[in-house]
Amino acid sequence: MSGLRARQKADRHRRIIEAAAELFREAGYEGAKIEAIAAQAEVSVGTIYNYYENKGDILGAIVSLEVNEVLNAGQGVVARPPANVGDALDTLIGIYIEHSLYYLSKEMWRQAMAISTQAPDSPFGQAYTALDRALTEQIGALIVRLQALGLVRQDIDGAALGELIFNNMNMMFIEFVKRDAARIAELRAAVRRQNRILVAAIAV
Amino acid sequence: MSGLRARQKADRHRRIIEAAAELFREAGYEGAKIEAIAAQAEVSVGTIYNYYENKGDILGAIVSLEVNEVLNAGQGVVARPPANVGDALDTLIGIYIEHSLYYLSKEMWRQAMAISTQAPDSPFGQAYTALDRALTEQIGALIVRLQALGLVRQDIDGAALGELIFNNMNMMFIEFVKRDAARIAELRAAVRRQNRILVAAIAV
DNA sequence: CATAAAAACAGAATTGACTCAATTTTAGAA
DNA sequence: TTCTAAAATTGAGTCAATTCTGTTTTTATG
Repeated sequence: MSGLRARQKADRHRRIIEAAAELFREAGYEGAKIEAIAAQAEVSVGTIYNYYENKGDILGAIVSLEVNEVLNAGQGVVARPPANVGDALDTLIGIYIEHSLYYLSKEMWRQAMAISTQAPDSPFGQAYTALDRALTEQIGALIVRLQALGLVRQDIDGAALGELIFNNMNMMFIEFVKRDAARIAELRAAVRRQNRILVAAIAV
Repeated sequence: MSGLRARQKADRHRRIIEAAAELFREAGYEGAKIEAIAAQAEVSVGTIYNYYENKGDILGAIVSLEVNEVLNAGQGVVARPPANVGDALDTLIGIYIEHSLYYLSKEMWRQAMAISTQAPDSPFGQAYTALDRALTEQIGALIVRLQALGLVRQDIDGAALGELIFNNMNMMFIEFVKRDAARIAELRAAVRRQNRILVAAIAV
């Protein structure tokens, strides 16, 4: 049987996440008190801690939703990349960046990133590292795809290049979420400018 | 007059930093309670908060000491770089990395980085961003120096390249401090491998 | 050298994340 | 249906960072 218990569990998970997402957005991460999340989700404080190790893990669950969507969207670009190295990179990175503020505010990103460095061994910390790795590998996969298409030189170390591009983009994204005034368009332009050096070096 | 007040102030600042540095190392950032730092520094809890906005700012003061030393050491390399692009980069980055764990444990770095993303507008958050920028500019300055020496192509965008190299190194460093098992030698080797792509692209 | 204003100090009170022992609910065996 | 063990829930209690308010020390002034 599907089980009453299992259904209630899934339902409570959902209610907690929804309540938290709403309050995080409205009041900010610190402003959203656990008691308030519990009240909104109609569970007790203790129950929240039965589902999530700590407040950060709740945010982590929301971040994972976001990044997984982005990874899915990225697949399409890797499968059928634009026939030009610069555009291909820009398209993939564009997806990452444009999607980033859909569920999460900058403040939520800041907290999420902070927690993932602060507690790298927590469930969320590990999940976050895994998501970063997945993004890195997706960029690497794009490079390899472009090599297969004869658009990128064969002697390029695809994995190393993927890391380089992801790391740079990610640091730029961190700086982006740190400044509330920073605009997505500027971020994309800056990353494009940096990648231009690489594109010149690796294009056939 | 130099003033009793000013002298006492400097002295208390020093005592707080010394006490905190010792306890952070011994007990870790979270393990070092403010009350314990206050006791060790022979001031009251309230006084600590008169000197620093919060616990993170105390750590911030220690991190600033560290990074400023590194920047100083880096100056020498920029002034007289090895006569080979790869070695020049490796030497500068080597200084950054090798020095990094001299005053600060990995755990302290994790906390410091976390705080700087979490609260980018706090005194320490801003200071940390400024330090990152200084490091970025130092790498940029090295590139420009190498261009002047005729070792790097003139048409390279030195600033963009400096950002790219710093951002990549910094992300690698973040991952390095997140894993206690990670070794300095591996970190340096990985960064070297990534930079190799760039070096091939920019060397004359 | 007395004194008032300003600055700094102390530590008790507050706040909010997280824990834990007691209670309630569910599953499934008899 | 009834009962029991396991699982889940609850909310009052703990702990530590931060705030607040009254007191003490320093400085500057007459």
